[in-house]
Order: sequence, then C-alpha cells, then structure tokens
Amino acid sequence: MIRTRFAPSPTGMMHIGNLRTALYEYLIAKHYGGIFLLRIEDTDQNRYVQGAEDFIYQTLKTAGLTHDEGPDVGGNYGPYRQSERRHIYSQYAEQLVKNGGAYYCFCKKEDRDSTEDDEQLTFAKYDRKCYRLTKGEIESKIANGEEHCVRQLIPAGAATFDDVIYGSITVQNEEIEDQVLLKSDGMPTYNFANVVDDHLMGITHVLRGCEYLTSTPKYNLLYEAFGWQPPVYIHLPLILDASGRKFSKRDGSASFTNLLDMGFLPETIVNYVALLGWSPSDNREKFTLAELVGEFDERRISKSPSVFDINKLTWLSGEYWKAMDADEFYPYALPVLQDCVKAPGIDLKTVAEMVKTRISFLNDIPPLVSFIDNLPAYDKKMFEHKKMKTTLGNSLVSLTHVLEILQGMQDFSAQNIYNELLRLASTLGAKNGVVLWPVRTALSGQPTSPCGAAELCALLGKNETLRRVKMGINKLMN
RNA sequence: GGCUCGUUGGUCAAGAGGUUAAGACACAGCCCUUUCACGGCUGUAACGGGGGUUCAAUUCCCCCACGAGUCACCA
Repeated sequence: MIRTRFAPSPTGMMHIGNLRTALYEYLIAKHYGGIFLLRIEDTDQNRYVQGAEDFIYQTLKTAGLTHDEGPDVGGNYGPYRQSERRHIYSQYAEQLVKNGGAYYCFCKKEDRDSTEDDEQLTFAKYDRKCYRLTKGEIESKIANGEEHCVRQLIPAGAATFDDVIYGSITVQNEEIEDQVLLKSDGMPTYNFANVVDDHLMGITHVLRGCEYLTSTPKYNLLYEAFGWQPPVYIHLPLILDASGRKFSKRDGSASFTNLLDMGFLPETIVNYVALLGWSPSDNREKFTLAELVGEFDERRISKSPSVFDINKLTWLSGEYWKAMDADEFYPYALPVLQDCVKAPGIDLKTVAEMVKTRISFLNDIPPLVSFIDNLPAYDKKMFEHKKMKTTLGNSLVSLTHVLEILQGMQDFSAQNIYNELLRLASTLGAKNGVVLWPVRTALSGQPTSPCGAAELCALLGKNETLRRVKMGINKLMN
C-alpha cells in the first residue's frame, strides 16, 4: 500500500510549488489506490504563524486534495502534528546516542553565527570538538544544565540514494556536516523529524522540491543508522517566476489564494499546476482532478525547472468557462452580474451566456457589461467604420429607418429584430453592416460589445432601445 | 568557493541514435462573422558550445559555458 504525505510547516502562504507538491503526492497515492496524509511540521517555534494550520486545511479542501489522515481527521499513525511528537524524537535521538550514531553538542549557536557572515565562500565545517568530550565531561556539563543539542555522527565514506526522476545521486560524506537532530529547545530539526515520522508513518514515497536533493543523502544516513528502509524518493523540479528565479515563500503573487482572488477557479489552477513539470502521454491539457489521478505517472515528471506562465493559466481559465454550459456557468456569473447590472428588466442569464466565451476570469465581466446600465458618452465618429462601410450620413439614414421599424414591432425578440434589420438593409440596397453597425454603436456606445445589434435591442428592451437610438440620431444630426 | 542538479522555439513541453524535431500558450496573418469574442486555417520561431563513440547524434560519453539548488539548532 502506497502512502504519501504532505508535510508543510505552518508559516503562512501556500505558494504554487507547495501546492504542486501536495497535488503530486495526492495523485500518486490515489493513482495506486493508496493513502495521502497530512502532517504539520511545526518544529520551528519562531516561524509559527497563528492560523496557518487552518489555512492549510482550507487550501487542501479548496483544491480538492482530501487527506485520509491528519491532525484534523485522525488516523492510526498519529499524532500528526510534530510538536505533539517530541517524546518520540527524543526517544529515537537517545537511542542513536547510545549506539554511537549521535552525540551531545554543547557549542552555542552564536559561536557559529559569528563566523558565518564574512565567509560565504568557504564552507565552515563543524569541527566536532564536542564529539571528543569524555563521558565524564559530558555528564558534568549536563548536570550543570548546559544547553546542548544532539548531533548525528556522520561516518566516513559516501552516501548514495536513488531518485525516481534524477537517478542515482552520490555525495561524499565529508561534504556533510554532523547534522543537528535535536535542537537545544528539545525540538527535532526537520532533518530528523522528517525521517523518524516518515518511517513511523509508513510513508513509501517521499515527494519534495529538489532543493532537498543535496540533503537527501543525509537522510539516508539516518535511515541506515536506524536500520530502516528508506522510502522511494521523488524530487520535483523547481517552479520559477517570470524572471527565471525561484519563487520565494514570501512572494504572494503566486500563492494559491492570490490566484483565487484574481478569479481563477481552483480546478483551473490545479489543472495548470499539474502540467508544470509533468506531462501526460498524449497531448491533452485539460484535466479534472479525477482524470489526473487516472493519468498521473510519476516517471513522466521532468527534470528541468519550469517557469510559471500566468498567460497560459489565463488561457486555460477561459477554456474552463467555455466548456461550461449555460446552467453551469450562470451560478458563477450571477453574483458578479447582480453587482454590476442594476437596470431593471435585464435578463442576467442572457448576459451571462454572452460573456461566457469572452472572459478569462469573472473579474473581466464588469467592464464588458457596464454599458447596459449606463450608455457611455461616445464620439459620433464611432459610427464610421470602414469595413462596415458606414459613414455619419448613412448611419443617420439607417438609424432613422430603424427607429421607425422598431417602434412598430410587437415581437421584440432578437431573432425577429435581426430579420427586420436585414430586410431594411436589403430595402435600402445596403450591406447588412450599414444597418447593424450604427444600431450596435448607438446601443452600446462602444466599439465592441459582447453581442450584436439585434441581441442588444432584445436585451435592453424596447423603451431603452428606442431611447438610445434616438440619442444616436440626435448625435448624428449635430 | 565546494558539492549536487539542470540546459529542445519567448513560455509549457513531446520525442528519439536515422523524424519534414510533435502539440499547447503567446505573437502575426487569413477565413467565418452583425462589432468583439468563439471557432477554423496558415505562418514566425528551438535541440547552449566544443570534443569524442558511431555508417549516423539533438538523443550515448567527456569537457566547457550558462542557469539553478545547497552548504542553519529553517523547513
């Protein structure tokens, strides 16, 4: 049984890289009928952000990535919050100290910090002096209440691990510092907690960003020290911003919530993010989450980093709206329309249908329909259109006839109006555009509108239509 | 700087030792059309460089360049 885990630290925003990691973890688990669990890595008390945990639940829920186990839903491998597992880590750390795989270190954090600033170029290797302390020295220091942490003793040699995406990676152990397992505050480091928890929680596949690639050999050393079986590693290529840099966690612009606020549907974002660093075996680009579960193949994850392209997300967003039928789309559009179309008697469902193929996000709607409530002030030059063969003169002629025809019409449906307008054009011996363009212009006051002349008439209703046509005529006569 | 990883059009990407090197976004043009969209069609545009191996390399190997990641009592 495959078990994957999403293990965020509750520090605030969920950026797009985190979301993708969670998504792939979910997809792999579900593709193979396994378990996807959530573990909260709250071992850094300094970075803890109030409410961040709820935010994580909310995000996973919105994205549709339902976890089978976690702090909120329970499970057989709990607790799922690392701060509640302290006793477990110290127990394992002690075990390691006893069998010689780790030792107490009394060095102050500050000792190290002071040498760090200037020498960015030289690797300040930890000198292991605490390892050489005698048993008596250690005991008296502890008895004195001296602050200490627990470090892993990195053996000589080399550490190798296999990654599904990147293949076999080897690092010489001398590159690796004796890593801290337990901090002096008693909390485990990520490096340690991660390994212990993944083992104890039966995690079979570990997915994470490839910023962890070079530290993974350390984790394998830990698995070795405990005699545990390491998981399958799948490191994910980075996601870069438009300027080719790694998204920083503080960069809110590519956070999930930010994109939601911009008006993207969660499923659109999930769909797009799935395609950043992974591709299906065919050319398909539009996937529901369930389809992704079916299609996902971890071997098709790519090695090279990818740039987050808001452009393509925007396109995909439009595809989602277009793929909806009128009834599906209406509930999304309705709140926006109610907010920006107040004129009485307007059929909002018709308006929704009109804008559906013209938007990338819901926020695109208001400017498209603002003319319904208020005819914008427009220049009469707008009646002139080369391709439509309209001039100020023939526009006036057209509108004058149109006014008369519309006044006499009982059936004010778009279809009927359209037929009548075309008949007028033919009577005048003019191109259709010579009649239709002036009408559309007079009714919308804009060079473009989300529908044609006849639809506009029907939408606005007879009174408003006649009023606007008259205004157009007046404008053309002055 | 050491170590690790990466490099196919502007972007996402498929691909394979022999291909006219897919497809998508963006861009441009055309068609459709009652404007704009939608839709359809066409076009511009890529294997970082140098050595090998091979009958043949963009694909395998090495070197270089470039980019990125990492080198915390952060995750």
